[in-house]
Amino acid sequence: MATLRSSLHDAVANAIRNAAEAGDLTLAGDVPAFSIERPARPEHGDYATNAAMQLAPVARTSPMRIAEAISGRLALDGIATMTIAPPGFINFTLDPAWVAGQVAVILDAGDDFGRVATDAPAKLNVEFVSANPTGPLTVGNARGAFVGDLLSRVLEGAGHEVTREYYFNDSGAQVRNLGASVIARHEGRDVPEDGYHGEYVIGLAKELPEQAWDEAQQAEDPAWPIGHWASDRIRERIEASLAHLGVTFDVWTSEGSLHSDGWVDRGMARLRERGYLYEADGATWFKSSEFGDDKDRVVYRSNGEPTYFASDIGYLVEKFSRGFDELIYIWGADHHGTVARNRAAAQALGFDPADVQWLLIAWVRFVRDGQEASMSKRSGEFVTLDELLEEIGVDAARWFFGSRGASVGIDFDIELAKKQSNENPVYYVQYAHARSASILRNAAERSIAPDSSRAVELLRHPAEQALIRQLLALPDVLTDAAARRETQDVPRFCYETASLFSQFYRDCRVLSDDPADATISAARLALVDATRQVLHNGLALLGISAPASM
RNA sequence: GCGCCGGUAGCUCAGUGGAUAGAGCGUCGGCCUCCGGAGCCGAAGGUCGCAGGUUCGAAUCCUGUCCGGCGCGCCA
Repeated sequence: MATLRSSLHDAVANAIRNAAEAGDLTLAGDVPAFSIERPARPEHGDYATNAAMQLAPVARTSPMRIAEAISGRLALDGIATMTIAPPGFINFTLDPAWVAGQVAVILDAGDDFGRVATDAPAKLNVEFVSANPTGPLTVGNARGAFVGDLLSRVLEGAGHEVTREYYFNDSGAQVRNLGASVIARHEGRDVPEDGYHGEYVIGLAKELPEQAWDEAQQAEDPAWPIGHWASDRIRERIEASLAHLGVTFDVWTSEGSLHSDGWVDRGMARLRERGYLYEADGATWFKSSEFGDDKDRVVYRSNGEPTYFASDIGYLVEKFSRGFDELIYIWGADHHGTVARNRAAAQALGFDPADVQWLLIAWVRFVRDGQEASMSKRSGEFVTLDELLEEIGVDAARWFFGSRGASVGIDFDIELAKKQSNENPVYYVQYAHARSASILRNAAERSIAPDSSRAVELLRHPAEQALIRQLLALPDVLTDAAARRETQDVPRFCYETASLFSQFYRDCRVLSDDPADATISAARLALVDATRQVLHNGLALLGISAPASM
């Protein structure tokens, strides 16, 4: 489905071409990029373009004259008027009859309204959370979980095929460390200084089956098998916590499998063939500095063991082998130092660096009672994700993280969030949805059915028109959010839709006891239903429930 | 020292080349014979960290600078 804005963009581009062919415009170069936007002020129309200003340098005449030439050649269904405003904006106003007629289009599309059909759907891999299974997910992991999930939903809505992936480390020294901590608790001792001190370790020690314990005693170092056992249990719980947030993954990949399945070896062989590996100080190095990294990086230590970065390289090869067009990594801001070497590796392996993106999620400072809450798994001092959700709820948390840019640091005051959760904008949007559902229920009781067949002539009130124009923007909002890899446009759209619905509700009585109002009631009911649908679709993009009553 | 990300209203944050910079919360003032008041209308509140520059046009791009967070390992 072409979006309203893309149709306008095409129409303007055609008008420019026609004007040039007809001699109204003389272009000394290519047509520059121009935009179609929704102006902030109503007197500037429903949509506006800066095309004339952008063309001025290549057309060598004033933007106002260019705007005249373009608008004289422009024709598009649904546009009622075009006006030209200094210094050269062309403002478009939609035809009210056409607008009213779109209610039926929205209702026909149903759950698919807003979804964008892309000419070339991309196969995308989105890797996120990827917290090591050495302890429960903390509120610190929450942001990445929500951002990754929301982004995945938005990318799917924009017509792409998304694989959600979780990468976890099951072979590092931390696993042994975890095992040693569980053993200490099992034997009633204090955990080692550098071990894991959280309460959950005591729980694991209690759950440890006799059989696993006995088998581990046969091992050269029991901390390894016990560590693996504990790590598996923790991973299962992480999966359950995430499912509770509505976050699920298609693929779980372990670091160990990249080694055992030969991906690390394949990656290294490829780098060696291409001449990007060398030996020094007994270790094997990758020439990442040739691709803009600060310095070269070790891939095999002098003891022969591969580094974590070696796994990253193998993982790049493994991911692309699955046929993805693009890889998106969602990492914490503390990993920004490793982006350069990974980008270098992608390039050295022969992949197009434009096909791999790293989105860095800024830190969340969690504050409780005015003091920063410590978030260390080692010390055992942290707020778990499950605790956070008990306090503020999944919908409010999704809204909170989805409304903010991913690269902006956030102070999150848990007490404040609890206090404010009743005032949270998410409830305002859900309330609008519940109200629309309520009106539809009341109508059904009175045997009034939505009917959009006469909407074109009946839905002309400014509040009705403003609401429909808003509903029509959803596909464009989704397109922008997907292109920017930022989701915060979606909650804002939902809020504005709810606000315009409230104004419509105030100004336009839907249900009436007077039989003479039957046709207008039916038409307005169709608009209520279309609004309910759009709010439902918008909330679905955020993974937030759309209740029929509250 | 070098690198990455930030600095916008009292608070939390949108806005990354367009027209008079926005929202929520908070503050102040109005509005319920009516389909859900978790509402509606209005007001106060901003040198967009600072200084230069580019542009028809800068919160947005460039340079410098100040402040804050994070990172600079043969850890993961």
